[in-house]
Amino acid sequence: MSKEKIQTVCFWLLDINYEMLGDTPEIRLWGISDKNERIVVLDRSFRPYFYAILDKNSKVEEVKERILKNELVRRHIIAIEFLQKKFFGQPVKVLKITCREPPAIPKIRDEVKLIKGIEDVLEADIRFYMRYMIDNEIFPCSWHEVNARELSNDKGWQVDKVFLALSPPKLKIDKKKLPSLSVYAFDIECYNVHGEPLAERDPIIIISRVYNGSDKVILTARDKNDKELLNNFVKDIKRLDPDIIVGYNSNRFDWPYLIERSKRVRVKLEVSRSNSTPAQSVYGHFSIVGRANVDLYDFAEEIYEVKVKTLENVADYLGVFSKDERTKIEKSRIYQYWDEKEKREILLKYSLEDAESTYGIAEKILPFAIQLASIVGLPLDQIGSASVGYRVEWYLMRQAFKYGELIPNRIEKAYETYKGAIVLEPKPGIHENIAVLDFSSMYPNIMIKMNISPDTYVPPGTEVERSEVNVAPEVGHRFRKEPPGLYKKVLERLLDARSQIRREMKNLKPNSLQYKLLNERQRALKIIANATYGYCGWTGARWYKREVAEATTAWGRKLIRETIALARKLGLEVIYGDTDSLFIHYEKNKIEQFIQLVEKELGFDIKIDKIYKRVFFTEAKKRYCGLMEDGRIDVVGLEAVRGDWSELAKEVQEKVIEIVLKNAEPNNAVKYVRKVINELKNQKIPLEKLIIWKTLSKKIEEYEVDIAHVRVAKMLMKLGYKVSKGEKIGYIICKGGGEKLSEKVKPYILVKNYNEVDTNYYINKQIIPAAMRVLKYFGITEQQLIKGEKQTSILEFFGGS
DNA sequence: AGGGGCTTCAGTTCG
DNA sequence: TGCGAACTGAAGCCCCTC
Repeated sequence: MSKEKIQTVCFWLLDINYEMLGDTPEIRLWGISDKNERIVVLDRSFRPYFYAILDKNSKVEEVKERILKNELVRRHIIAIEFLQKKFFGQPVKVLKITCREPPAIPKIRDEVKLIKGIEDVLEADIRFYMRYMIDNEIFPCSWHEVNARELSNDKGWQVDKVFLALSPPKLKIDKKKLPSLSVYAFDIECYNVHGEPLAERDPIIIISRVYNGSDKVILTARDKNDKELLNNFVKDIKRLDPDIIVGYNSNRFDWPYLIERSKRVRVKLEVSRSNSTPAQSVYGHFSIVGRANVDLYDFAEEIYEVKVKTLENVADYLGVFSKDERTKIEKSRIYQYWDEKEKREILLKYSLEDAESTYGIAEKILPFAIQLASIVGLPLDQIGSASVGYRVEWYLMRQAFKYGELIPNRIEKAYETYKGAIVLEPKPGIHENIAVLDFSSMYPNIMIKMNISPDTYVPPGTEVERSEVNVAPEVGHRFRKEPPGLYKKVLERLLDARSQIRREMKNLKPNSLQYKLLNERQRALKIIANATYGYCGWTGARWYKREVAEATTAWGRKLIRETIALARKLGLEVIYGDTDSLFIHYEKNKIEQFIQLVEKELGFDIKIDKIYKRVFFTEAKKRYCGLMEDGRIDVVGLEAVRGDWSELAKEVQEKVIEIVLKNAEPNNAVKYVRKVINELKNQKIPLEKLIIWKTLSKKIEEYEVDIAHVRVAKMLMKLGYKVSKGEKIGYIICKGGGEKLSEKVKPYILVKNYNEVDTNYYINKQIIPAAMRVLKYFGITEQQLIKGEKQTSILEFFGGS
């Protein structure tokens, strides 16, 4: 029974997929209506297509005939349409070939590609639902309006209403408020008596979940039987019907594990809104139809301040769940807590805290993820797992469609290096009252101003009037001034949208919901704009052109050089600079004059980013620290902010920096370092602070040299732990072993006794270098740090001890 | 054999 | 599965001296 009434439905798009309905593809738009109903809008009007570029001399009708002569192709084709398009800015003749069903596209493309008169096929590798969204300008996490007829929900989908679209939905650009979204955060614990849990062998014992913040439940297995647990999990999700499901590392661990367990114990993991099970999809994520399955780990990876990205560390950093308040259980002993009745309560608490942390992280991250998805145009469940390059690319593809530009194929090109930015030699030591000035969005603005783009590039040999092109310094690449290129149009759009939002924000209260929403949006816009330069120099990019990246950095170098020259002209001393920033002695009037001069002479905006009361440079580039007016300290590049130094060394350096910058009393720093060395000798420093973390950045077999963390990884593997590429390995340097450092390492989890620790290593290779990095500029010697407080008599100095 | 000096490998950060 | 510039420690190698 179908209800005939035609209505206008307004909905926020949460998820999209398609299914074949006989030989008709049906697009399904899952969303939330403005009446807060969960709905699905079906569109059966769209068909897949791709383009075939015609050779210069080929005749349209002849090529068409040749295409239709192919039996297989003819059976699948609905229409062939001749069109004029642009490819890299040049007019091209193409055939738009529309087919019946998406799965047939790869076959048809391969056949058509071989036909005489056809140079290449384009846009045949765009997934069907993405094609649909691009062509109809439909955006995830955005509001749309559609004329539709309500259908009966005869497939039993978990929605309030089912609609059939009478025409594609239209984006409602002015409606920005978010619908009320329900969020389900979960975490699983597995029985791990054999070490690393294996889904083929070890049951899931606990699933904890937090729904919309306050609703918390711990589901448990019956001893080691998880069939009922899995059934309860499915029931729980179905009952609550969340819009968004979040986990931490859930795409790599929880979902594959849940899927395998369900298969083993014969439970249907029907957690979607269409009664289907989670399926692995693009970028390795698991898709749950009708909902958004978001793995927060993907976003945590982008928080570079957190070096070891465990759930606890990320929750702690985001202020969601303090590390000190967490229930602590050694991962490898989880099974013991399960088996021993009196300990089980602790494990349940621990597990729920994981779910609570996950929920808390979701609250911090989802607002940004939602804005990113709505700008880039990738569905919410994919945006996190898509790399920076792909995010930029999807945005570009959307824009290219709007401008009638064909989307280039993805072709892996040979890697070529090119020159990057300039970094100035710093003047070592302490400087007082320093302003840091920087160009805002320097590369995007250069690309806009010079119209740098693959489609405006003029290759050598092409004759063009000098007045019609911008010529890059040093490298000589030429770019047409007109018409505006793809990068220019895209970047202008991003930067304009961002300024507009920032203007709107000025009229809002900073703690209002709307303000926060807009703030996340402007952040997302900035990130995409700033990533565009990196994208254009990436050999995997569809719009890769080395000359584009090379010209951009060349103009960047010229700009910063000319800016330095202007500063000197005004008598300002430049202390340091990196890429788009300059450190200059702060003289209010002169700096204001300078900012105006740069704007007038060079046509770029430069602004004061911060003012340091005091700043300290070593002779190394990219390494300094500074004290701001409000007492905060910035540490840049030094050991204290690096993830591959022990916490002990980092703390020492941090403190030394503080003493030196705030009190300018290096002798106090010396006393402090001596104190720490003594504490270490007396085994007073917690072992955790001695752990050194390094990323296993390749497969173990691929390493050419014997190196500490690889050796540790091998030890862990012998103990039954799974160690994979990309993982952080934590180890402690111990006594004994051989001469080489790599022969003295132990996985930190195995170090129980302080007597094992090679304290000399931590003194000589961690504490002292970290402290000396700063202190040597104040005439302090290593000896002063090592020797006890009372001595340094000449006698002892020569006599040795 | 052992140490100095240099290069290479590897990891990490800056902008 | 965004870029190049830059730094640093440890391993590995060559060469010299003994």
